[in-house]
Formats: sequence, structure tokens, C-alpha cells
Amino acid sequence: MINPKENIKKLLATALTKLNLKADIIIEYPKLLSHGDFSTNVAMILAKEKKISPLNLASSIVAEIPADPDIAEVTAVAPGFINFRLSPKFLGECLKTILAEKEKFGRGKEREKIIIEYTDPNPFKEFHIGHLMSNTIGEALSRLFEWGGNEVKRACYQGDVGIHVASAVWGLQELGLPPEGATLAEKAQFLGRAYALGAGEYEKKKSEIDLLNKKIYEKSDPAVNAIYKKGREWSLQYFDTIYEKLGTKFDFFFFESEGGILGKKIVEENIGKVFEESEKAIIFRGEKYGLHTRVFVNSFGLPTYEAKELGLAKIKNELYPYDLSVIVTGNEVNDYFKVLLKALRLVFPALAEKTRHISHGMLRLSSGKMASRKGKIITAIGLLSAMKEEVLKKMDPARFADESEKEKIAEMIAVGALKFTILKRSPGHDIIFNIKEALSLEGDSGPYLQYTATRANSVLEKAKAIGIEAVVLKGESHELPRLLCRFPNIAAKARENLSPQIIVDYLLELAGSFNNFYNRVIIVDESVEAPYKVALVMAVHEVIANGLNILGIKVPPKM
RNA sequence: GCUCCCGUAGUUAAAUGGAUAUAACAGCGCCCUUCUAAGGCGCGGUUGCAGGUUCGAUUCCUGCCGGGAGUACCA
Repeated sequence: MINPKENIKKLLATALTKLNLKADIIIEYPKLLSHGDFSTNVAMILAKEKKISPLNLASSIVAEIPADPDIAEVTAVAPGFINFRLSPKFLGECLKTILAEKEKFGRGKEREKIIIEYTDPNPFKEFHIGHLMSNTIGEALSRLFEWGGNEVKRACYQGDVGIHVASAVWGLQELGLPPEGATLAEKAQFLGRAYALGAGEYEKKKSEIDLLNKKIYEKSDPAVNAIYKKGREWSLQYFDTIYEKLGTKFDFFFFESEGGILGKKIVEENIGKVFEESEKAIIFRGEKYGLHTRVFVNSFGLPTYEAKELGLAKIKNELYPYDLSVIVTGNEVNDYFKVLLKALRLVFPALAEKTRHISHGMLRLSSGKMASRKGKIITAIGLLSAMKEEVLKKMDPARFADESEKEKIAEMIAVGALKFTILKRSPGHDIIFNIKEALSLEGDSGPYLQYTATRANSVLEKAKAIGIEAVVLKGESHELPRLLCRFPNIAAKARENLSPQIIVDYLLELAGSFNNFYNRVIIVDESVEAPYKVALVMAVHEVIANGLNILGIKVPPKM
């Protein structure tokens, strides 16, 4: 199948050459499907330069566009758009392609090596809904890159040393260890309480906790080491159970304790060149570059996050020589990431060139910023089980073989609903998290898309039972095939913009169109149209499944 | 104080400088003897305010108002 977008670009270029015109051709989707399948504003751009009527120029260009079997109609419309309509022949071929390529339909042919760091929870602290955001976005981006044909390595960077850990260990010293026989989840919860206690007292007990921090780095106090080792182990084991639920498998786990040693060395080697000493600390003067000053090694001689990240960049590249390194974090660290990237650019220019920082918005509750140091947090697992409960209420037990199948599907739906809530926003903006709304499984939601897919699935099962096979008898320019054929270009666009939200928007439009069709038309019937209608449904099911796969959302067989 | 981000329907959000600003939720009214009603159909905007650039501004620029984040040893 020829990429229609590229084809149209070529046709336009031919026409422009004939008219002795030159321009960057941008092809976009018209706002309304009724306008056509593709459109360009190239005539309006050129008309501005030449100071002639855009609509007249558009008409002249249209007159020079060669006939093409894939294009049914080209029109010039006010104020100067040129609209293209795909031919039924092309749409028919496209449907055939979907049915032939199935779960590979829409994949790209890129060949980059990409490492993407995300989630980054801190041992000793709760895995909260903020980590869920990072995980969901990072996982979706990973899949998006993979969908493009790239080789992707997933990395998780965990802060196993630092003031937050010292605070938690201090809290454990106060509270004692959790009771024998506590479950992993209970232990994790206990650690969360210990951290909240330590963080809350930090102002008052600063010197104590700072000292503890130093001891943990140096592993100099056996009693502290023992507490630290246990807590770290519980946290990491607990995180593993969460990743399994979320469907993430990391290739690399990095720890601050590793990046710190190398990072500190790099910083020290560059004193005088990039960094300077000030008040017993080693700092980077960001003001020279319109940024602000940040401490890379503190006055205790311990590396801060900035130095650790510097070391990590090098470690990552040695382990896996990448073409692109993506780091996903919350946007509250945007400013210091700018400082960090500037410092990286001065120390390792080649690495900085290949590094991109992507931030997601902050997760906010109606009561304000979610602050784990105040203990006012919603854990990922807590939210997930609340959602699972809502899902179970809606499920009809008669549809499922047994409780375990029902449970399994309920979890797929709960995870899907959560991921969707995060991914439907365009990246970088804050999300006001309304628990009630997140629990709602109607309207634009993950379950809506999953439901649409299962609906399509049961139509297909019915057709199979009766013995109707999917056949693309013809092509037609109705909404559904036109939307379906957009998928490869939509996936490419989402990748270019690093924006899974583009996939979400598209899937909602496709699902809406299918559900409308489903309500209007009886698909499996005795008519001669039936094989074609079944083919359409099959293509819808395939494309929704492929799209949800990119988002990291599973498609339940029924619900 | 300074730097960055944001302000769109009652609410939450869409919209590479383009066509009639797009959805969902909440509200009202319809549609299950049909393949799953977690569905479908119908009914609403001074895009915070004031200027500017442009054939064209939610989008770019300036000022103001309002919200958030960062601003040297946390991340």
C-alpha cells in the first residue's frame, strides 16, 4: 500500500513545478471528514508571497495535479485550501492490507537505538499516582518508538540514597520495623509511614538526618546498614509486583548510588572548566547561560541529583550506545533539567546532543499538590483497587466462566481506565485528578475503547458461527474505511510529536464512528453485503487493538 | 523580586497560524423482540482583560489580572 500522504505530496510537487512554484508542502487532515481526506494550505502560503488571490492560485494548482488512481477528487475551496479525497479503490485496497497485516498494520521502518528512562520511583517511598503517570507515559512512548521499528531499552532510575532515604531510615529508627509476617504490601505501606514521619520532622531534626544520609552513603554504621538493606529490598520487591500489573518490563535498573560515584568524579575533574567551588560545595553557575546556579556536589562532598544524572548519562551510553536517550520526569524539575543539560553539553557534548527531556504535568488533587512528605498521598495500588471494585460492580457474572476470569478482566479494565485518563491529555500539562471522574467508566475512557473492541469481537464471533467470512468485495468512501486507513500516518505523527494523546484522539473518533455504525446497521445478516461488513468490523477490531497496544492498554476478549 | 508553565461551555479537556473552536462529564428528551445500553441520536461558547503582527490568532508579540512551579547544598 502506498502512503497516501506521501503520494499527495508528490502530486502537489509535480503541479507546483509545472507552475514554476516552490514551497514546503504540508499535508494535514481537514477539520471535518466532509472536507476530504487530506488538505494543504500551500496555495495560501504562496499567494501571500506572490500577492495574488489564494483561491485562484489553488484552482490553478488543482488544474495541474496529475490524475491518480488513489485519488478520487481534488478541489480548491475558499479561502484557498486544496482538498483531496481518496478513491474507493484505494480504500478497498487499504482494508485488504489491514486484514492481511493484522497486528503489524501501521508499523514503521525506523532503525534507531533508543533508551528511555521513566517511572523512577524512590525506594522507601510510596509508589504513588505520580509514578503511575511517568510509567504510563514512558511505557506508551516506548511502545510508540517500537511501533516505529526502533530498538527500545526501558530504564528505571531509582533514588536509593539521598535525604529522602535518610528521612525514611530515621523514621524506621523511631517506629521500629514492621511486625513479623507482614505482607509485602504492608511492609511497603509501613515504609511510606516511616518516610512521612522523617520528612515531617526534617526541619527540626536536620542535623540528625543529614548525618544519617552520610552514614548511608559511606555504609559506615552496621545498624543503619541493616535497616537500610531491609527497607531497600522490600521496596524493590514491591515495585516489581506493580510493574507486572502495569505491563512494564525494564531492561535496566539504575541506582543513584551508582551514578553518584561516577558523577562526582566527572564534576571534580571539571572544576575550573565547567564547575566551580563555592561555600564548600561544587556548583554550576547557570547565570552565564540565562539559567540559575545549582549545586552538583554538596558541602558534605556528596553528589546531588544533578551530578548523579551526569554520571548516569555516561553509564547508559556505555551499556547501550544509543541514538536517542529520553528521560521522562515530572515538569516540576524542568528548570533544573535545563541546567543539567547545559552542564552535560559542556562536559559531554555528543551525549547532550542525543538526550531529550520530556516532562509530564503534575498530578494534582482538588486539595492541592499531592505531597508525599505530608503523607497525603494516593498510592497507585490503592487507586487501582478502587477502580477494580467499580469495574466489578458493572460486570455481568453470567458472561464469565469463573471468578478468576472475571477478576483478570476487571484488572485489565481498571489498568486500562487509569492509563487512558493519563494519556488522553496532551503531554506536559498538569492533570487535575478527580477520583470520581477517574472511576467513571463512561464516555471518553479506556473502558469505552475496550468495550468497542469487545463489541466488534462478538460480532466477529457471531459471523464465524454462521460461517460468514470477511471479504473486501469493494471499496467505498464511507467514514469508517477512511478513518481506518489513517492509522499508519496517525502513529507516525504521534511518534514525531512524542504524543500518545494523538493516538487516543484518533481511537476515540474511530470508536465513535464504529459505534454509530453498529447502532444503525445489522452487520451479520443474510445480505450479500454481509462479508464486506464483517471485513469492516474485523479491520476496526484490528486497528483499535493495535492502537491500544501502543498505549499499553490490553484488549479483553469480553467484558 | 526574578525565571518558566498555564488561563477555552457549569466541569475536565482538544485544536503543526487556517475552514462553522472539537469532545467528554454533569442537565433535559428520545432509542434495547436486533451482533454486549460500559452504547447510539438530539439540545449550549465575547477562547481571562486590553492592545499589536497577519489575508487569517485559542495559537505569535507587549502590558495587565488570576493560578501553579522553580529560584545553592531534596528530587
